[in-house]
Amino acid sequence: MTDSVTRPRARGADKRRRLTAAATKVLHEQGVERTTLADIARAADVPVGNVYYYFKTKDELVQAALAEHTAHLDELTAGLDRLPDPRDRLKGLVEAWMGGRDVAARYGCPTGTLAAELDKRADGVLDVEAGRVIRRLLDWAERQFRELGRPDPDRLAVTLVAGYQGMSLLANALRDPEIMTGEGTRLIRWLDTLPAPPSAPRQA
Amino acid sequence: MTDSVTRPRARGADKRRRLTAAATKVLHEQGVERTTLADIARAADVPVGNVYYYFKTKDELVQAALAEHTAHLDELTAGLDRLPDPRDRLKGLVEAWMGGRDVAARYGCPTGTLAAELDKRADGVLDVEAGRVIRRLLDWAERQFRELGRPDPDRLAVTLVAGYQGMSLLANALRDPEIMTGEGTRLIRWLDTLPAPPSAPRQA
Amino acid sequence: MTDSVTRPRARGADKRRRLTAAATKVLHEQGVERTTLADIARAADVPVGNVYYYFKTKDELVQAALAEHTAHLDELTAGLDRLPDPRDRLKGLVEAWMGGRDVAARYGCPTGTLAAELDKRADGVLDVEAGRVIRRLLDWAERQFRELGRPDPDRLAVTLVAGYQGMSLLANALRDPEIMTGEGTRLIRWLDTLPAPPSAPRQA
Amino acid sequence: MTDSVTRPRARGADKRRRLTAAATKVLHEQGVERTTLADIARAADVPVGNVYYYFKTKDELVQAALAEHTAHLDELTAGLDRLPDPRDRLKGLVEAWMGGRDVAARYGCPTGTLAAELDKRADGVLDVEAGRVIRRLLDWAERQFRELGRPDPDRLAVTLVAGYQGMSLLANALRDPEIMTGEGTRLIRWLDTLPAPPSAPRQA
DNA sequence: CATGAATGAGAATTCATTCAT
DNA sequence: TATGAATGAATTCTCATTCAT
Repeated sequence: MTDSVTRPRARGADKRRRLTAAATKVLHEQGVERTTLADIARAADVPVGNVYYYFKTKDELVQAALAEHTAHLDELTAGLDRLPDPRDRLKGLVEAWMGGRDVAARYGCPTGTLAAELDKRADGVLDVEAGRVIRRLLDWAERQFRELGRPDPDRLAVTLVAGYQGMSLLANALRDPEIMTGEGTRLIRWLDTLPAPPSAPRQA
Repeated sequence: MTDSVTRPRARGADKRRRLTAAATKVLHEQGVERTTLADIARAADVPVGNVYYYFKTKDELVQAALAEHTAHLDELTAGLDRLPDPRDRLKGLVEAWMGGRDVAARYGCPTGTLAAELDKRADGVLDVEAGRVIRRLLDWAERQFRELGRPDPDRLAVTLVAGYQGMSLLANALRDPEIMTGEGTRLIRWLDTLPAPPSAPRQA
Repeated sequence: MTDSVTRPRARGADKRRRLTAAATKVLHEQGVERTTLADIARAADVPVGNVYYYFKTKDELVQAALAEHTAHLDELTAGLDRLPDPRDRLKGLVEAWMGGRDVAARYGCPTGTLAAELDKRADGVLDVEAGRVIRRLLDWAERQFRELGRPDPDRLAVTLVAGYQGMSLLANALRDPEIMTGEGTRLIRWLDTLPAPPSAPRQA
Repeated sequence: MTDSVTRPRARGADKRRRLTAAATKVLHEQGVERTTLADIARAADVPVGNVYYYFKTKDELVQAALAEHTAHLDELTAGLDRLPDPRDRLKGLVEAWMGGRDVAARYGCPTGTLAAELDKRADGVLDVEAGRVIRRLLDWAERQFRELGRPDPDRLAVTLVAGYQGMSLLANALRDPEIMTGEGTRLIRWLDTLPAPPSAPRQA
């Protein structure tokens, strides 16, 4: 009974989800400019004309993809946050990056390449949005370094994330996943090396 | 005086150079896909129809831009090669990167963003070309590290260049040139820290 | 009444048909190379941009015109096939050709001129397709000659069709429809002259 | 001595000849519309910009090709005219056609395809010119048939030439040189069969 | 909401023709 | 004359967005 009422709405939400997922994937693989709405519609198995009931413009789909990346990031960090040691959390992050080496070698870091492409735009709307996703990652990393008792957590966070972005770009440009492995290992070693002050109890 | 003789040929070569320079600049600022031939023609002050006398396709202009980046790189490394100490050469490279912080913060690393965008293409032609430019930088850096007597020069080269690409991307995404300064400083410190074996005479 | 239901789909199919018809006509009159998509769109009263909804490339429109010629041919031969005597069928074909004398004198044989133009292309795609249409006519004629009991039906079919193509080209080049009449009459006389063996019953 | 004076002019005449020859060949192979001036210039090994000193427009080059075809035809018929028997002359013509079977199978009859293409034009200038070349061939054939004492020489000439055009087109469309051989043989047999009245002395 | 169809504003590319030297 | 270099009008094709049903 309630089905007949909620079904259509549920269907709609499902389509929206499928479109978002398709956009995230296709935009990452082909880039924003080379991706047509038809590409996304096809990947989501939604008729082109119907897309506009969920996303009024192409940019809204890009935004949805950015939101998806944020959600992925949150999910990842939420999982890591369950680890008691901030150092282990950071190492877990690097390991997650290394796990995505093949995709990175083929298409680069999803967020990074998206940000790079959007930053070419004259209007500063979506590029700011892309910056926010990266900032979110930086903030999380910074919290971990701070918890570790490092005096310059923001700087270290930049170093860590820049390392990820750099290795992804190189792996992509050279089409070599091993770069992800090599640099990832280096980052983990680096994290291991970082001295932690005697008593830096975890802050809630 | 002799100009009046070489003028016609010089004119043509000049236009080609202007087009190449314009392409390099505009493609960096707007990205490949968002740049129209008209954009490049306008920037070079050349009628659109005339562009095709020099470059048969848009892709050839992209290729010319890649060649330009290679040339810039060669010029830079040639200058650095005059320094006697390989460590100083590497530090000089990082300083050059830091010198370009404002451009990087606005548009990213010219080569890196180009490579990232081209890597989204299905056909592997120009993206391979872009990879070559980055490889060239890696090779140069590797030579310096080897000359420094380091046991793993290729790995170190990757770390250095990845550091550059990462800091450029972050600086660009966050629109913050200071990231270039901060990370650049870190890289220089890192280079200073690298132990050099007792006697590693420069190899011609 | 039911129209109101099928309208949307019918509309699309209708446009496609209009475009095909327009393409067939205009391509015949102006030739493939001299015909622009705008010409066809105008003749079909369809906005240019919309043409691509139905035909992805200009070549697909040419192909549609070829298919149209095939359909016309099939229609014609289907009608002739109702005649009991294969000789009458062949004569009916020639008469149909003569009936088109004015168009032939102005623009040549639609299929023949199309084939001639397409054969100039380096890539062998559409020209093969054009050859198929002519082959189809040859095959039909061959069947009639065989049914007539002639020992060399394929040779005779070539002679007949070559006669048609030749007279069309001459009529066109000299802008003289009378050539169609004169040569057509000769072909009919020739068909009448052909001896038929005593008992050559029609084969289903 | 006179060389230095006549050389430039001779050179010019030579270039004109080369351009005409190149135009004849390339226009036959690629068709008028698909042939660019650059194509012809390249084939003639003449700089593009220089073409215009010899031919003010592309159409003039087409006209030159038509004139070339006329010249070829005249040369051919002049040779045949040395034969005492008009029937042999006609048979010689057919044999010449058969000799060109491979070219015909690939590109069609040079004059015929040119005429067919030019006839698609709205303006009636070059197409009339093309008609003239064919008319010239018809006239020559007609003279032979008349000399043979046939009562309807014009009709027979049309049949002969139409036979040639038809077999060329079929050979071309089906890419089969054997059609030229088969139909050529038929034409020769046909010419042999034509009864000649008792006393038809050759007319100067 | 759903959907096929429409629309029009570009974009890349081609090429005959002209020009400056 | 000779020639590389313009030039601009045309042409094919793409696509985000909108519309009618």
